Amino acid sequence: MDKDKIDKKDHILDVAEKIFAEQGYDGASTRSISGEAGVNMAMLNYYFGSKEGLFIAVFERKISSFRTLIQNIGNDDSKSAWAKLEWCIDSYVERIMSNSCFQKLVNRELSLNKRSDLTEKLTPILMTNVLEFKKIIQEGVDKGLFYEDTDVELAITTIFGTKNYIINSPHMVSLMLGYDVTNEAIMETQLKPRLKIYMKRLLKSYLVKQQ
Amino acid sequence: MDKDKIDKKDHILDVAEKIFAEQGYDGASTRSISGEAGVNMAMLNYYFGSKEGLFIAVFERKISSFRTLIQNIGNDDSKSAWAKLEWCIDSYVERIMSNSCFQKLVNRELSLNKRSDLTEKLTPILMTNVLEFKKIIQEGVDKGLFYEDTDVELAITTIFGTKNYIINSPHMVSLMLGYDVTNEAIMETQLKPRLKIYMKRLLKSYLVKQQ
DNA sequence: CAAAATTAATCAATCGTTTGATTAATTTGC
DNA sequence: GCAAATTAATCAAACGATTGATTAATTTTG
Repeated sequence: MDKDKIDKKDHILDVAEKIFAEQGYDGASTRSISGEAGVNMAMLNYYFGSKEGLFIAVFERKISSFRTLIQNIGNDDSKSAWAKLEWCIDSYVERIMSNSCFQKLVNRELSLNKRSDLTEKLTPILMTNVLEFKKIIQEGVDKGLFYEDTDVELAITTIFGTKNYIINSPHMVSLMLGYDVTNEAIMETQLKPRLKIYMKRLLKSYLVKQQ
Repeated sequence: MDKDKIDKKDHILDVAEKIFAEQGYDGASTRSISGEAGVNMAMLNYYFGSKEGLFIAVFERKISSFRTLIQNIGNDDSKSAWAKLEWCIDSYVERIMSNSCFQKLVNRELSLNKRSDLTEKLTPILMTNVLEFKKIIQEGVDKGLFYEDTDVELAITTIFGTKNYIINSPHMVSLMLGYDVTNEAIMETQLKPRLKIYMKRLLKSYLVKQQ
């Protein structure tokens, strides 16, 4: 069946994504990937052409699954800029924290600047989220809801930076918070709600004029 | 002379630090390091025992140079908690942004959890900075200067997260800010002052009660 | 049976490391 | 003080292991 083939490729991609995220591109060998996936090594090249092809494929799959998720709430005029921002923060925390394995992979790949072709492919994707936030914050500033001296761009680096720090340095963060943030249940019941509350209060006090 | 030997080892460490930061541990070959350093390959093993030994040595050197820089301003009672925090932000931005190459290396190494021995060695070092900030913020809360519902720990993840995001994703940040943040001059004249102002205003509005 | 999928075996290239030899510098013995 | 002995530094070459990739043979599938 065709289904089986797709399932198999998908299974390989699952394993590859995990191992790439854990060990990095160079650290992950095609043998370990094929071994963990339970397939012959040659199948990776048969399906994906090369190791780099497999790597790209991991990204393409996730990217296409992200594209459908990108919402455009910015043009909705029934909500205030702050209400939009609250919504974006909630959905962003919810969404990203559930893909931390892949996020880690993306961040590491961007910090190395090898594979500039991949960087160029990833940048516009990640930029859509950036621009989504930027549009909303800028709207708040323009309409006088947010402080005029707001540093819009750096405010965005704080949103992404705080999130990335938790994802990329879970060991440090776990020590700081006193519980294991890599634990799925804790992530869901403790970290996510706490992070949502925090991010909203942080940005509200920085941005919103009257409180 | 002994001086020459130390200089030579130091030169190798300089090159190794740069290449490790650029290409990652696995991506950096001993051949490329020795080649760029202009020394015979065998010298790396002669001096540092192994590739991993060289890697560790890069860290140890920087760590020991950091240790002397760690200030203890927390116990100074002549300044308010907010004044202390301002000072810490300024010096932290100043110091860290000038070592972005090494910082990148640290962050990537922590996101992979290989070499857990190195992680365990790095953690307490990085934690001293964390605890420095925590002590000050906690003091502000306890003395009623800062809001009672402050999330002290996540506030710290924001400080470090914002900084790391700029360091780890300079390509994205450059696109956002409209100038190349990896450029030394721009970093010094534009980014550093801007980041200091921003971080202080962000945390002031989140933390400090009367304004 | 033909096409696609899968396998084991093998490829050249590169990896980190080690070797034995050579040179330079330092210490020792008289 | 100066040859002899010892140590340290450096080198080219080669090591075995592992890498990603490919081949040719085999099995599965429709």
